[in-house]
Amino acid sequence: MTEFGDSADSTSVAKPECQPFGRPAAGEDPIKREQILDGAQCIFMRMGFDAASMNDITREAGVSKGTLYVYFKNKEDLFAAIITRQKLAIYALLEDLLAKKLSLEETLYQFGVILATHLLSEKAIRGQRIVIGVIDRMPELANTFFAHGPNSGPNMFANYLHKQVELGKLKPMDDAVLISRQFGDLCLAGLFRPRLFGEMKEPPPAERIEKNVETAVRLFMNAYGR
Amino acid sequence: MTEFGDSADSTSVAKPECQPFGRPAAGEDPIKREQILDGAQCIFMRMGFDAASMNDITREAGVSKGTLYVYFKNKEDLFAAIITRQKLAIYALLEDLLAKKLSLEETLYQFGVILATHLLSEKAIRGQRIVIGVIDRMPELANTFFAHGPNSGPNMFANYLHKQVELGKLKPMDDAVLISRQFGDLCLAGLFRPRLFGEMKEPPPAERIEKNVETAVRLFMNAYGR
Amino acid sequence: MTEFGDSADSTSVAKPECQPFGRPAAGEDPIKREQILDGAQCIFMRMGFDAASMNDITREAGVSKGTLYVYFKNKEDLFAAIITRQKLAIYALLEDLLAKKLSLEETLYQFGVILATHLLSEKAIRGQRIVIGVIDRMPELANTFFAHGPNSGPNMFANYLHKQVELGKLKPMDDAVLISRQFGDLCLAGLFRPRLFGEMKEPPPAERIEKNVETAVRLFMNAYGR
Amino acid sequence: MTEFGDSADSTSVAKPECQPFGRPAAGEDPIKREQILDGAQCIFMRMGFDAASMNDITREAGVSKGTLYVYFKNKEDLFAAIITRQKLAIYALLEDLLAKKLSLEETLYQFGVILATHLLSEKAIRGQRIVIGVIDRMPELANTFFAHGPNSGPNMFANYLHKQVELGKLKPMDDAVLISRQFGDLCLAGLFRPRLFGEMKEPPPAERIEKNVETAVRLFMNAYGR
DNA sequence: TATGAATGAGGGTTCATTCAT
DNA sequence: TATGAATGAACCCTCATTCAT
Repeated sequence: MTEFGDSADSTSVAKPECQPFGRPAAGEDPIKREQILDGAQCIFMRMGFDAASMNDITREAGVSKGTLYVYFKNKEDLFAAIITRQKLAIYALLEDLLAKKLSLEETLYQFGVILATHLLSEKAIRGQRIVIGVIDRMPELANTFFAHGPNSGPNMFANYLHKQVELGKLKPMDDAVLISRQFGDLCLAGLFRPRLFGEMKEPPPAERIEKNVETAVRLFMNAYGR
Repeated sequence: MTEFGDSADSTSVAKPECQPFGRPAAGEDPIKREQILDGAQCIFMRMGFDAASMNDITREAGVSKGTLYVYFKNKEDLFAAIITRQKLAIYALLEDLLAKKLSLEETLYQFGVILATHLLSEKAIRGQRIVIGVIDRMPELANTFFAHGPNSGPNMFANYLHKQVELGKLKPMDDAVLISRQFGDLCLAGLFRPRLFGEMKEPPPAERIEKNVETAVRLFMNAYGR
Repeated sequence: MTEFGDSADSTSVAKPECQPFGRPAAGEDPIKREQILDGAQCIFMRMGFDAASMNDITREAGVSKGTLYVYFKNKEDLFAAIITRQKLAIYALLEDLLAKKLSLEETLYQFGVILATHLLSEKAIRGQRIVIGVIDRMPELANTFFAHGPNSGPNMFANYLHKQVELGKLKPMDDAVLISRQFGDLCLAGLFRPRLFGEMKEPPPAERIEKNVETAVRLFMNAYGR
Repeated sequence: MTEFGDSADSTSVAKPECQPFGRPAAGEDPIKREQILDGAQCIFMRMGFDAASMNDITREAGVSKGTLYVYFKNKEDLFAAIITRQKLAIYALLEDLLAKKLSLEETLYQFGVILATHLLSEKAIRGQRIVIGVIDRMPELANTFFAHGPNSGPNMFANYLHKQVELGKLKPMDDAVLISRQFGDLCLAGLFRPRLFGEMKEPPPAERIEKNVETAVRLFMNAYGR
C-alpha cells in the first residue's frame, strides 16, 4: 500500500495504559496530540494543503517542529489524522443515534439530518475540498470518507438496514452499503455541489436540510419500505 | 476585476484572420496556444495545481519557459485557461444540441446525457478536483462552472426552458437558472460524489448515465411539465 | 514606514545577555550574523547590488539559504544591515573622539581626519557607490548617511558645536547640522568625487587627507571661530 | 581592454557620406540612433541599469529588438552611448563658451556655472548615480567623466589654462588637468554629495550655484591669478 | 534590413524535514 | 524527550540575447 497506509498507526488512538505516571512516551500524549491536531486543522482549513506550512502549524499549535514530527510522520500523515478525526466525530454521532432505537423512519430522518448538517458545515466542506485537491497524492484519504473499517458510516448504516430487513421493516436488499450511500447522496442532493464549489457561501439553514432529508426518507421508504 | 479576470484575454480565442501569412504575433499563435494548453492540462491533471511545476509543463508542452509566459501571465492564468477551454467545449456541445430543435423530452434527455457524460469523464473530474482544491485562491474559477456569461451552460438551458414555457410546454417557473442547475444535479445524482472522491475509478457506463438521466427527466416533467 | 524601515530590527545588535548557554535563538546568534554580514559585504562590494546573487553570498558566508533568510528578510534588508554596520562603526569612532575632550581645533582636526579616512576607504567607497546605485529602490538607506537618529554623525557633531557655542568658543550659528555637513564636505573636498568615480584608485595617503582637513579646519575657524 | 572598450565604435557618430540616397546602412541611421538613445535614456534614468529591461527600452523607443541590437552591441554598450551623449552635450556648451574669448574671470565664472548647472541637473545626477552603481562592471564609463580624449572637459579647460599662462594671465602651473578638475570640484562644493545621495531633492536654484561658482573663481584667482 | 518570438540560465525566496543540543 | 536552527532542492518568474522570417 502507499506510504499513506502507514498513517493508520498515528491515527489510532494513543494507548496510555503503560505509563500511568510521569511523562507519556514520545508521540503518545493524547492531549498534546489533540493540541497539534487543533492547530493543524485551523491552518489547513484556512490555507489549503500546500499553502499551509509546517511552521505555521507549529506556531498555531504551540509545539516545536521536533515534537510535531514525533507525533506525525510528515505533512500528509498529519493531514490524514485531521480528516480521520473529523470523520470519527461524525461516526460517533451517528452511532449514538442508532443506539437510540428510534422508529425506522425517525432514525432515517435523524441520520440524514446529522449527516447533511455535518458534511455541509464550513469545516467539513473545507476539509473535503482539500481532500479532493490532493486526491492524487493521497487517494486512500478520500476513500476513507466512504467505507473503511467495520465502523465506517456507510457500513454502520448498512448493518442497521440489514437488521431492519430481518425485522421485516424493509424489503430484502442486495447491496446495503450501496443503498446506504445512495441515501446519503439523496440527503445532500442539490446542496453538496453548490457548497463544494463555493456558490452557496454559507451552510444551508436547518429547514432547508430538513426538507431535503424528508424527501430523501420518503423516496427511500417508497423504494424499500414494506 | 480581480487579476484572474484578466485571464479572459488570454482565454479568448485568437483571431487569425489578420495573419494569414508569416509568423503569428507573440502569444497569438492558436496552434502553439493549444500545444501549451495540452501539455499543461496533462501535467495539471496528473499532479494537481501546486504539485505541477511550470518546468514540468514546459517540458511536456515542448515550449520554453519564456514562450509559456508570453501566452499565459502566470500559473493561475494558465490553469484558468485550461478549465475555461473544457467548459467551453461542453457548452458548445450543449448549444449544438439545443439548436437541433428536438422534442422537449428528447432535448432534456440528450442534454442530461451530454452533461453527465462530460462532467463525469476522467478529464473533467480531475479538472473539477483541482478547481475545488484551489477555490480559496481562485474563487472566480469555480463560479465559472455555474453561470457566468450569457452563454454559460445553466443560462443557456434556462433560456431554453423559458422558451418552452412560452410555447406552453412547461409551467411558468420563477427561477429558471436555479431549476436548470437542479436538473443538472439530478442527472449527476449518486454518481458525482463517488467519482469526485475517487471511489468510482472509471466513468460510469453509458447505460448507467442514461438510466440516471431518464429518472431525472421523469422527475423534471412531473414537476414542471404540462 | 516603508518596508525598509523594518530592517531596523535585523539591524539592531543582538542582545546576548539572556542566552549565555545553549544555542542562540534563530536569527539571534551574533557570531553567525557577523559571518553572514562579512560574506555578504565581500560579495556586494565586489559585484554591486544587482549583480550579487544570494547564492554567491551564501557560498561566501558559508551558510545555507534558509539560514540567511532567517537572519535577513530579503536582499535589501541584508544590504541595509551591511551599510548600517559600516555607518555605526564610524559613528563609534567619532563618538569616542568627542568623548576625549580635546581642544576645539584638535577635535575638529581629528574629527575630519577620521571622517575622511573612513569615507574614502575602499570599503566605504564601494558601499557608497552601491547605495547611490540603488537609491531609487532604497531611498531611506541613502538618507541614513546624513542625519538619522540622535546619534548620527552630523547630529553628534552638531551637538558638539552647540556646546562650543555655549562655551563661547564659537559664534552662534543657525543650523548646526547644516554646518557640520558642510565641514564634512570640506574635509572631502577634491577627494570624494575622484574616489567615487574610480579615478583615484587607492585611498589618498594620510598626508593628503591631513592637509585637506587642515585647510577645512582653518576655513571653519575663520568663519565661525571667536 | 574590456569589452566595453569596443563601444567606441557605436559611440562614434555615424558617417552617412556613403549613402546619400536610399536607406542608411544597418545601424547607421543617425535619426534612428537618436530615437533609440532617447527611449533608452528615459528608461535607464527612470529604473536604473539592472532594473531597466531591453523590452522596456524597445517599447519606449519604438524600435524592434533586432534593430536595437544592430545599433548597440548590448545593454552596456547602449548605456555607455547615453552617458557619452550627455557628456558630449556638456562639452559642446563648454567649447562654445571658450570660443567666445571672454575675459579670464568671466570665462571661469561662466564655465563653472555651466558645469555645475548641468552636473547637478536631475538627468545628470541620475546618470551619474547609475554610472557609479555599475562602476565595477563598466569602469571605463566612469573614467569617461574625467579626462578621455583631447576634447574632454578637463583637457579642454586645461588647454585654456595653459594659454592663459602663456598670455601671462595666470601663474605657471604643473598639472593643469588636475587644477582644472579641482576648479570643477570647487564649483560643486557642498552641492554634489547632497544631490547625489538624494538629500537635496531638486537641483539647487541658479543663485545658489552662482554664489558657489563666484567663491570658486575667487579662490582660484587667489591661488593662480597674477 | 527589420522584426519580435523564442530561448533557458539564473534570479530571489520558501519550506518540509533533519539532527545537534 | 523536546527543541528549533539549519539545510538545500525546488519553486515561479524575468530578461538579455539570438535568429528565423
